[in-house]
Amino acid sequence: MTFQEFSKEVMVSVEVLCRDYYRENRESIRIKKEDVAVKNLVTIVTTTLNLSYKKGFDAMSLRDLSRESKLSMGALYSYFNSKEELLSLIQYHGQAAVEKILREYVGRGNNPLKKLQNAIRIHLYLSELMQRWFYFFFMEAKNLNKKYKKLSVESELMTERIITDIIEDGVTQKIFTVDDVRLAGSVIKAMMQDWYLKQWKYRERKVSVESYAQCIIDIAESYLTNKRSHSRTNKK
Amino acid sequence: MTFQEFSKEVMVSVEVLCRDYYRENRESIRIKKEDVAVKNLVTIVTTTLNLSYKKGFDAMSLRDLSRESKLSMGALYSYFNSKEELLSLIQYHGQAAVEKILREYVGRGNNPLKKLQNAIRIHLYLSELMQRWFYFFFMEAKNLNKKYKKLSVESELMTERIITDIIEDGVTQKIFTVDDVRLAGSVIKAMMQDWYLKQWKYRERKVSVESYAQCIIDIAESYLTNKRSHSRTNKK
DNA sequence: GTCTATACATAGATAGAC
DNA sequence: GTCTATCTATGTATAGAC
Repeated sequence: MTFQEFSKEVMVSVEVLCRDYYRENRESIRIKKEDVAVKNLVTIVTTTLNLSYKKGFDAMSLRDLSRESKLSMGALYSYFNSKEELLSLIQYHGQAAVEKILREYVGRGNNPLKKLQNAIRIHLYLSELMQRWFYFFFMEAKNLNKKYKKLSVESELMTERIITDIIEDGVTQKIFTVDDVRLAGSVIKAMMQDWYLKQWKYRERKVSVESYAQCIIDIAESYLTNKRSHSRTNKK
Repeated sequence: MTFQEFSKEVMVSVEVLCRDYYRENRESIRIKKEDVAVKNLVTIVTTTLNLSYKKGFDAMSLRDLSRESKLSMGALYSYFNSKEELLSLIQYHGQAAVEKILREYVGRGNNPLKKLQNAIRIHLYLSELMQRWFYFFFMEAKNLNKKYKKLSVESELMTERIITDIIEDGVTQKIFTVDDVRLAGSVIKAMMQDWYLKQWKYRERKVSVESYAQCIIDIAESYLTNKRSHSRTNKK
C-alpha cells in the first residue's frame, strides 16, 4: 500500500473528529448550531496544533490563539471552559481517532512478516498525515492531569502492543528469533516515532515516508530473522 | 566497558560545568565568591532540570524555582539576568560538556564494528548519567532563540555524524552493506534517544542500560552486516 | 550576598453590550 | 453567537533594606 493510496482511503478529517467532540459535549458548549460549532472547532484545533508545534502549548497564550484563529477571547470560551480542557480535547479525541484507524488497518497480512510490514507502514503513513497531532501527543503529555495522562500512557503501550503481538506470533511460528520481544517492539516504535518528532530533518533531506518505512522494515526484518543467537543480550 | 566503569571514569559533575559557566560570565554575575556562586548555581541548575522534567521549562515559574531551590527571587537574579538566560545556560554549557566527553570516548576500537559498538554504548551510558540534561536538550530546544537553536541543531547533527562516519568507514572497508548511510545513522540515533525520552518505561521494566545497549548494537549489526540487498530502498 | 517588598506586564477567565 | 472591556491571579523582574 502506498502512502497516496492510504491517504485517499482514510480521510482523517479534523472535521469528523470535532463533530464527535461536539456531539459528546453538547451541554457544555454554548453554541447550538452544529455546523457553526464544528467549523470553528476545526479552526481552533488546527491553530492550536500549529502554535503548539512552534512554541509549545504552554507558551501559547489564548490571546495568541485568538489572534491566529481570528476568534475573540469570548468566542473561544464558548467552545471550551478552560485552556486545560482544550488540551485534553485534543489529546483525548485525537488519540481515540488514531486508535480507531489503526485498529482498522493494522493486522492485515497473512503471515507475521507481512503483518509487521503492514503495521509499520500504516503507523508511519498515519503519523505523516497527522504529524502535528502525533507531535502534540508526545510533547504535551506531561501537562495532562492524572486521568488523561493515564489514558495517554495506555495509548502509547497499545501501539507498542500492536508490534509486539506480531513479533510474538512470529516467534511462535519460528519465523522470528529474538530474546526480548517487548524490547524489540519498543525500539521499533522508537524508530517510527522519529519520523514525526524530527520532521524538519527528514523533510530537509527529502526522505519520503515510503522509503523511511522501507528502511525501518528492513532493519526490523534483518534483526528478527537473524539466525545468529543474540546470546549476549541474555546475560540478565 | 561496563556502565559502572564508565561512570566512575567520567565524573560528569554538574559542579565542573557550573564553574565553567561562572568563569566565563564573571562580569555579569554579581556574586564574587566563586565557591558560593558555584554551589548555588549547582542548586539552581539541578532544580531547574528536575522541575522542567516534571512540568516543562515554560510551565516552571521562577517562583517555583525559588521555592524548590530555597533561594529568594532576588538571589536567583544574581545568577542570571532573565529566565531565557537560564535556559540557554543549561542548553549551551550542557551540550558543550556532552560533546567534550563524547569526543574523548567515542572513536575507540580498531575496526568499524568495534567502533560502532563503543559509540552506541558510550552514548547510552552518558545519556543515562545525564538523563535530565538530555531530556531537557530535546524537549526545550524549541524555546531557544535563533542563535542557540542553531547550536542545538548542530549538536544533534554532530552526534548523528559520529555514527554515520563509522558506518561510512565500514562500508568502504566492505564490512557493512547499506544503501543510505545517513538514514541508517539517523534511525540508530532514534533508538538511542528513546532510552532517555522514555526513561519511565525502561525503569519500570527493569531494563538495564547495558542490555539496552546490547539490543541496539545487535539490531545495528544485523542490519549493517546483512548481505541480502536492500534493493527496495533504492527506488529513489 | 541574600532577603522582602513591590513594580509592571501578561496570563486566564468572565460580564454584558450588541 | 460574537464582540469589547474588564477582573483577578500570576508571571518576570527590580529596588533597596539588612
